Amino acid sequence: MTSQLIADLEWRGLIAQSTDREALIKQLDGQSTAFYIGFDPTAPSLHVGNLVVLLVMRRFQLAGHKPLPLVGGATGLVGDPSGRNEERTLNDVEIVEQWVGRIRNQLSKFLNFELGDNSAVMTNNLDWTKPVSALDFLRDIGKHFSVNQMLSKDSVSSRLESGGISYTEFSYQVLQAFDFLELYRRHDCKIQLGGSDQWGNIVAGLDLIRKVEGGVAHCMTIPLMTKSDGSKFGKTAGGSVWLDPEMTSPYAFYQFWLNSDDADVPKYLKVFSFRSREEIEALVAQHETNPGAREAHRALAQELTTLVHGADECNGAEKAAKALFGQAELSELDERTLESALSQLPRTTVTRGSAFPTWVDLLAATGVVDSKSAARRIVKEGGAYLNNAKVTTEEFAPSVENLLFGRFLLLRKGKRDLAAVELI
RNA sequence: GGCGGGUUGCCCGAGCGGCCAAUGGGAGGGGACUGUAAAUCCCCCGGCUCUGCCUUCGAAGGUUCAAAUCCUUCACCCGCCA
Repeated sequence: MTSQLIADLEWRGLIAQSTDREALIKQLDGQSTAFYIGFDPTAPSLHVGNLVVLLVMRRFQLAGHKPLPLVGGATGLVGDPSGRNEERTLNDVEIVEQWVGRIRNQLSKFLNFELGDNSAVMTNNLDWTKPVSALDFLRDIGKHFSVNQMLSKDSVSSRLESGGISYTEFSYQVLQAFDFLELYRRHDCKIQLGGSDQWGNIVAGLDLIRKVEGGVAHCMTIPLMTKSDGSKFGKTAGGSVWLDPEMTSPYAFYQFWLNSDDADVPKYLKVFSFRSREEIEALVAQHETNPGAREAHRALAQELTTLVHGADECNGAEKAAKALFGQAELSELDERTLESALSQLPRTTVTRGSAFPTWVDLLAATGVVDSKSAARRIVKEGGAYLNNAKVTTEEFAPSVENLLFGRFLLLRKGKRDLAAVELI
């Protein structure tokens, strides 16, 4: 247990708001404290946005505290109104159940479950929410909530001004408060962490604990990740950057970090890297002197790809990047290197002996473009490359002569969007 | 409950019977510059069997040679009055 935890988090810019700072430090200092963060199953996988909060959880555990990752099997069925100006569509119970399982697995990878007193303990709020009857819930929990206060929460009031809010979503904060209370009772959970949009929900829990148990708990929120150009963090042309390798390949994941804006790299290092302050400051200094070398980008991409996908996958992604972007001449690569590089990319296959699809069809088949129209457009604009050479003829049909090692084609859209075709 | 305004492509927002796949901005994509960065400049931005065809302007019907634009009904939103 280091008393340095809060100071370190502050330096990294990971604290948006918290309950009394001194009290929080006192709680964390010298004693292992149980804390929790909830993740609602709103998709089959967590994404890089969740990673911010998830890694703070890891930092707490590394500092000696006891993480209680919570998967919102119950809250995921209801829907959090925070940060949304429209009512959510409810997902099917079976789907949510399936997502709960997948997210639980993902969370497990970032925490230690065999660490004696501060082992992580996986929790699911469906466990204590499901057995409670509506009547008991209204009498035992609901009675402690003032509708006036509930209405004043940002998440609710903003919705009252825009699209309105259903009773279901309105109740969300009560459910989340109930979670905190239950974890306080079951695991002596004294702290809740969450994204800054969770402040209202978290405070509802603190109040409930005080009213019902007369207990004191603490909380801390983590700023929403932003990008220097104002666009949303964690999105690429292809959509969200997921932690699930089936949804975002390790190669694409590595590329996501490698392509970060220069201006964002120092911030990302502080938020995502587990390197020490000294190491990060050295990297940032290097980055500022010579951003073109992109050493800091590479360090960031490497550390996170390793953390999320493992050293082997990171290695593959790195090697592929080096091979495919390293030099202009693909012919300089040996077959094995090329093959493993291409295996990282989205790909399509062509059966040996059958006619090659046209250039436009081939591009569309790999998925680097959304449609054939888009493929035509990109070819016309001079943004389509075959084996690193620009091809501007729509009707062009690749042939055997174009194959690398008799079986591969490297397709590229723009500067960095690659795909592979394999003859099988 | 009454009166009025609104619902347009990923988002914001024009259009108010033919010249509309629909002005403009943002986001996104390509090119040039550079560093697989940012800024800047140029171009593109519904789909397809692409000199044409198909599907889009809240939903469903209707009027018309012709509708995003007119009429009817329905749904939702936003004001004002009660």
